[in-house]
Amino acid sequence: MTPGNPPTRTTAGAELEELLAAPLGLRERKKLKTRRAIRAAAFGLFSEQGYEATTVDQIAAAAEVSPSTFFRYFPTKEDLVISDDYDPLMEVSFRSRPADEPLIESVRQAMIDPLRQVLAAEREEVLLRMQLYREVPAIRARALVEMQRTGEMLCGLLAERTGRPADGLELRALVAAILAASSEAVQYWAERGGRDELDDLLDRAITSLGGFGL
Amino acid sequence: MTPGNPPTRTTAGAELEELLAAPLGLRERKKLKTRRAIRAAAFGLFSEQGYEATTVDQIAAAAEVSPSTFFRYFPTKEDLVISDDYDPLMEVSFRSRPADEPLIESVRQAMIDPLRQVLAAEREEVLLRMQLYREVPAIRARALVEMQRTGEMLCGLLAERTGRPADGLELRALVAAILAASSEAVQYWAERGGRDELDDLLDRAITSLGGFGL
DNA sequence: CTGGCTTTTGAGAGTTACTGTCAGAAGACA
DNA sequence: TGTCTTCTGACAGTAACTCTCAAAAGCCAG
Repeated sequence: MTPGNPPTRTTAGAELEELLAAPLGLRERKKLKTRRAIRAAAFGLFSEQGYEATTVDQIAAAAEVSPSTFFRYFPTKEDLVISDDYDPLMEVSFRSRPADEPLIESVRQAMIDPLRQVLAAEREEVLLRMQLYREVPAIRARALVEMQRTGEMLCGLLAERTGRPADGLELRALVAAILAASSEAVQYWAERGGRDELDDLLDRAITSLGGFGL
Repeated sequence: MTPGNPPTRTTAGAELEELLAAPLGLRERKKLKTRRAIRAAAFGLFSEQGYEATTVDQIAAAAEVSPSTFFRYFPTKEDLVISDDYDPLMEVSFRSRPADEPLIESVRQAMIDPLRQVLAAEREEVLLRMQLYREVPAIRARALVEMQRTGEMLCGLLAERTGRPADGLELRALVAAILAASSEAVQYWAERGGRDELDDLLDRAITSLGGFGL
């Protein structure tokens, strides 16, 4: 599909390419630019008129590309908001933890680590995305499905480390629960405008699983 | 924006009407019949050709109503699969639990109670729905959003009983986690063809939250 | 720097899930 | 039976995709 140039990479959600500043061909650079142009145009329109009131045609026009091109870069309008490469970062982070660390600590770090990175770089955008998540059902729906995918990956990682079966009920339930609780923490954080320390919120959320208050 | 159903009854997922066998007028009986006809036609087509390959027009034709009428009964194609009145049943069940029962036990029972009812009455349909849930992203997405709504309700109930704030992080995280774990249990059950005891699976799923295996 | 090769783009036509409107059919009720 | 309300179907419209195809543009010899 993409055998042409020397350093071809995944075209999917790869925006950290620019950081590498590798000798990308003109073509690749242009694609990156187009991708960013579309995203920028879209978020601009979203905050002006709202997500649902903004049509793909409008976005395409604002980004000065054709509607067809829009769909080549983002398979759906939702992907515009959803797509990120959090999962691979999380995997890397998890694998980098010492094998004898308490499992929950590894997971917690694996989640918070890339989160901190992303937050440092694009805090405002994250807040905006979370706002869309809160307000737009379609976005929420897609994000939740993505979270399930993340869950499957996490199950794989934990299975590897604990030796338990990745599709065993216990592991699946545990992972789903942690993700759900963490997601609440992030949401809570965003709802309050990002004023709290995400670290603490995550801690509180995860801790509350154990103690049932009874 | 159609969560409200002010004066008239919920037209959404109200199928237990028939159980009441109340002296419904001809009109109401007809509506019920139409509703069931559409659902039946739809599920028939779904299992023949799959969900996505089945168009609303086909369903309408098979049910012998106009497409307009279809959308009057089900606001979206997904609602056909999703809509149920599990939440109110759950609420009733929870409120019927003794106030001094351990909280987690009340929640567990509140979840499993209506589940058993539904399962006894329409086990096959539940399995079919779960299959769609597994296979069709759009369905999964919608179901997850509904689960969040359920979560909000549960938060309200728990807040009432414990005196904690319903929108506090701890409560929200806990509820989200329990629901996520339970959902995994139900999925697991469905994946294995409903051969296991759902009770046991739910127990295992919820229990696994506490023990982290560490 | 030129010409052939590959990838990207835009144009256009088609499908499907919806939404809104309106006139006519059909229960409800006096 | 006649009026009043609700339900239904036909129709027109929108928006998110999907597919196809030819032209444009980056790429890579020679």
